[in-house]
Amino acid sequence: MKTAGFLCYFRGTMAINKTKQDVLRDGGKLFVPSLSLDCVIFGFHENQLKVLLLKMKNADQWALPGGFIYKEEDIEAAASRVLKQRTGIDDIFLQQFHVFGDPARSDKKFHLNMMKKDGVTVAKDNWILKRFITVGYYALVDFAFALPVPDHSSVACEWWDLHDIKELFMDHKNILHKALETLRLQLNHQPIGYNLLSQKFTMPELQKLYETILDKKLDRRNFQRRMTGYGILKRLKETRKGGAHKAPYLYSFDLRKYKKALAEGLQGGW
Amino acid sequence: MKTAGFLCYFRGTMAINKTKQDVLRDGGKLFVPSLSLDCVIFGFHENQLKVLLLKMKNADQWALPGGFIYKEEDIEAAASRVLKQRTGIDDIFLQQFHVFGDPARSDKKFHLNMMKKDGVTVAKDNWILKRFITVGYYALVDFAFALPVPDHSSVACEWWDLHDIKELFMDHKNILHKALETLRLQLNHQPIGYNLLSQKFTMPELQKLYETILDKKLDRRNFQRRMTGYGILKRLKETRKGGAHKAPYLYSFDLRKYKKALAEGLQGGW
DNA sequence: TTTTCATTGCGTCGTGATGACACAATGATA
DNA sequence: TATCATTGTGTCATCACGACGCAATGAAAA
Repeated sequence: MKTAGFLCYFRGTMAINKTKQDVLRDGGKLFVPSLSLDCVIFGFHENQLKVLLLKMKNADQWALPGGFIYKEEDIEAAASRVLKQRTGIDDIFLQQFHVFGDPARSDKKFHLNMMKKDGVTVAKDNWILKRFITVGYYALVDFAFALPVPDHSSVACEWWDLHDIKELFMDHKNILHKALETLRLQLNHQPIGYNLLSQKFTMPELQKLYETILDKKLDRRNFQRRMTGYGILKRLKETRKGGAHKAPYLYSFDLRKYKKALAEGLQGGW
Repeated sequence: MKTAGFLCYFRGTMAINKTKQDVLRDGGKLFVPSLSLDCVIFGFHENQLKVLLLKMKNADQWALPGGFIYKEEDIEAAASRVLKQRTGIDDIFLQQFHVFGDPARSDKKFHLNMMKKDGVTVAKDNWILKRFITVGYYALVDFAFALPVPDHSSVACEWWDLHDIKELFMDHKNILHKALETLRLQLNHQPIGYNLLSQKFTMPELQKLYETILDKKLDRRNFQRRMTGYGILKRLKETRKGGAHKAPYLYSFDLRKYKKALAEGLQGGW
């Protein structure tokens, strides 16, 4: 699964038949200048919330998958493209959540150092050395269907348990934190799970998902009452056999009602 | 209050002693390219929600106040700067809410037409003619303290009643709509009013604010119970005399508790 | 001065959502 | 066959909220 491993400053946007030098030279013509996007891709596996990270080449650091926006490309489309490239998944839940525009967030020295290690030289005014403002997106994907693929700047693309992530490239830890905060707030307004779980799932599995996102234990019985109360679940006649104990019922989402709830929001407030 | 009225493509960022030509020539060096910000500035007056709009020169159109980001400027600071320039108010509630990145949102022909009317010519690759991605901010300000000032691209800066706004420049109507939608959602999580009302206010005034934002009538007695329940209000011993009927008590916010509620959120959900 | 009356302050009632907890049913494992 | 953690369902008290009643207020009208 490992690729040739180009430089991190390509951020996954290099066209297949181009060389590093080509992209460094042409990037300024291809992309919207000074603007990037970063994706916090959440998955759920073995009752743990996971985030997809890239191990950067020539540096012992992990980073969020990101990319640049082509000059005539919609930014939503650009985010979708990055996700498709990293996970192979097409039609996924994707949400813009914040813009990070601190001028100090860019790290010119880091890039210069990386290029030096790679034996690449660029002009002093090269586009990659400019300050970058980045748009944060978070995505919810089905862990089972995702095929993590490193980009040309990285040597690995792996799922990380949220609790194990200590430090990330630049301000990516901060971006991740903000994404999680937004996700937690979204739980109150929008149904979640369709994009993170398999088609069929048990109530304990769904509950674990909520508990992991919220980092909080929930009462099993109250959770069931609340979820079924939303009216977006269909209880199947099958049960999940194979567990060590009583076999729980399988559920699936009523997609029509689920999408209606997504559009209209769950509980009102005012 | 009306100023000389330069072109709209300066978006309020032109330095005072520079000519139009100067900024058009230097903008590419001064600002982060292809990126702008637009502010939806809400005020509250005579029981109506107002939005600050600019009437553009050489066009019978109104637009949101906006601006560009200096190359080494934080985007939050840039938004604050724009607000300070348009309203004279310093320390205001300001919140980023969305990035608008549709490549079709920019209107090259419009700018060319405007410049033609103004007798200004620029190179075909001038920075102002590029595609622009804009970051939306909304602000809540005390109507009484705001002194609307047009920027160099506009001939007027006025408060508009939300209901009277029909069409706006480019996609600004859409931006306004999204801002209002966000504000309505925020009502459920955050206290509001400190930035929109005077220091002292009556409960009916606060209720009117909520009703206007939500575009919905609320029960007077239930509203009072709910608001006092938040514990962020201080009831003063004064009443507002002069009304045609029973004088209502005056309230003010307990700023310490108000800010605590801002930071922690109001009702929990999960 | 007295009366009028819209507005204000405070309270009640019923409903539904929520948190805490009880108990029987299930089904793989011992 | 017995065990026992887990699951399905229900109960109860509490609380938030919407709908509404009623007396107090105080400027305007009589």
